[in-house]
Amino acid sequence: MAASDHLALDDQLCFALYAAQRAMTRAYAPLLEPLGVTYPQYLALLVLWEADGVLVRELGDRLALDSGTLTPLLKRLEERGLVTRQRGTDDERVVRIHLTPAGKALRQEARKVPIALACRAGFDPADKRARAALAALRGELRALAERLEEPAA
Amino acid sequence: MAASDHLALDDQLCFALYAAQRAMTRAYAPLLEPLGVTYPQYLALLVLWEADGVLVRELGDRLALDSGTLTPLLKRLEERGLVTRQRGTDDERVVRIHLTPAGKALRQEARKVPIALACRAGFDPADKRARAALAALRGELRALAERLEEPAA
DNA sequence: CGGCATTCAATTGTGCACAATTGACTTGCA
DNA sequence: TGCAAGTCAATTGTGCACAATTGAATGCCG
Repeated sequence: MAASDHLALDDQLCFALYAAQRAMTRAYAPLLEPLGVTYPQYLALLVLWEADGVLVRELGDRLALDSGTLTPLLKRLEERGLVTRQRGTDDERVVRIHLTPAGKALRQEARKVPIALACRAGFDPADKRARAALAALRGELRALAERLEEPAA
Repeated sequence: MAASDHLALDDQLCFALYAAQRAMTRAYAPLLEPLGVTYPQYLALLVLWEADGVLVRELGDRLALDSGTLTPLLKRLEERGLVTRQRGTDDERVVRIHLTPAGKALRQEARKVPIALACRAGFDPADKRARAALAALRGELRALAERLEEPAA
């Protein structure tokens, strides 16, 4: 038996990534529960808080999600009264997403979320070295994602 | 407006993790397609190739998945003729998963998958430094996941 | 001007994740 | 011994992800 042909679960970067991502989402859940939004909905709101009035397509570019995921997600945010969805007037193919007053107000509630999570992850936001380590990890993950998406098709 | 209160999408480690994980899964898809299994099914097979005959609970411990996810996943693997599921005889609560000959044989097909993926991610398997960097990243992700799961409940 | 390719969001269908519950089975302890 | 607590896999219901298709709207090119 080929004991070492790189098929050991614990050797897989992919599994470490998979497990860490799910642990992260689970860690966010109790912090987002008071806001009444899910983790992907929270990501969409992060984009909207930076750029209110974006198109569904632009949101999709930013989050690497397609309309198959975003359309129902945005409908749920609309049902909760956090955003509005309206067809473009000049270009009737597009749909523009705007924050409602409630959606804008939710940003204040959300400010404590990243701090609470950093705390839970054992990062001291005041520690310069910890912040640098976090930024380095983030950079490595971004570089990895870019390399994975790039080649061929 | 508080321009810098840590709510910028690109500052979020969580988003880098989320995006990288999905990029990874998408990168695996074309490699797993010839095997006829999905990415989570592949992870379950990695466990089974290491430890044939494990219980559903043990598989769940290993992958951090519950029966709500594993039961249907394993039923699909059973339908494809890769595993069998049978109630324990001594303890009738548990279900034991065994690889079929086809399931065992698939391991040979799978051996090229991690190599192909490493290649796609721009890692040279022969480069000692690249392997060390990969191991370091894996370790950081594991440590992060552990810190996120640990505290309170 | 006409028509063909392209760009959009929406829809359809499959397969995870995960919380919560269910119900069978086992264990431990009074 | 009996029963209460705990352990299992399965089920139910919600919400992503994503491939593939649809159909409307736009842009381009002759």
